[in-house]
Amino acid sequence: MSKQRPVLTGTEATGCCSPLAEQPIAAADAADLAAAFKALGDPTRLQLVSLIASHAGGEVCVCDLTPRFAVSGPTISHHLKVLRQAGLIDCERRGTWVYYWAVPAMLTRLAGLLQVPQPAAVR
Amino acid sequence: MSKQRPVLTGTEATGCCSPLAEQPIAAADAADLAAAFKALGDPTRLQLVSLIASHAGGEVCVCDLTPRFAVSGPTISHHLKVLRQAGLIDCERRGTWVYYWAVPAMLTRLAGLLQVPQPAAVR
DNA sequence: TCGCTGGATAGATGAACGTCTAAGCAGAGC
DNA sequence: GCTCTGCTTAGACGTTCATCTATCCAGCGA
Repeated sequence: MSKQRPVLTGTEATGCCSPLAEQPIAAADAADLAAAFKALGDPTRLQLVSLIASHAGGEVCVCDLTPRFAVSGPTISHHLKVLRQAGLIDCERRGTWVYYWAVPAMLTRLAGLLQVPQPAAVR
Repeated sequence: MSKQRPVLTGTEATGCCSPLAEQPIAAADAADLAAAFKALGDPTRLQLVSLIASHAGGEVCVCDLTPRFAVSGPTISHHLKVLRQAGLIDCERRGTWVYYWAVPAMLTRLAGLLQVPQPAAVR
């Protein structure tokens, strides 16, 4: 759990990596990036990220997340841990409750990677 | 294997889905989209997509792909099948060789999903 | 201090995954 | 028709994953 919650601007790390379709990914980067995509490769986790990122105020209490899914509390906790380890979300404990928020830099990085270059740019 | 190879413009399906951070993903969409992310969640497959999408001419022969990886031919074939079933790539046989190309609509759809809305757009 | 609540961790279990070797199939050329 | 090459499919095997129940830990209030 880091302390500083970033504002959801999406301008921090727009262009760390070139788009997938512009030049091949280096093997070293592939492992790192694939881990992030793998974290998103589960319906429950994808919905979790979406709920967290789209929530008003930019952060959500776990207690608001758990009842929205059919799986058990520990399972949600496990999925949140996977997403956190992938760098997609972060959290902080405040008293009894734990709050999660999205890390826009990581989302933007992945989005930029999948962006297909415009025709004018490639030829 | 479908017959028509689309040009890599990336303008076809810019906005099928709202960004993740704009509104929660519907459970029905989540399964579909998570499958695509899961397909990208393997280093070998991520590099395959990258090599295919960034290749000059927009398509690659399998024979050019296989020697660039440490895994066996059947394994590459398996990964290509997974990517094809996820709708990320498509292929066509031409005589002895099989050619693969990226499906820009799917890449753009995923990119749009991960796009973090600009601050001016949300408030 | 004691009990309650919110959430994380530990361990178990069945399913899915990544990889391999062996075999099959489709074209091309002799 | 036969054989060679390129690629896919089939089946096996060990690992990883998603989920559960049981347990633990942290903070709060009486």
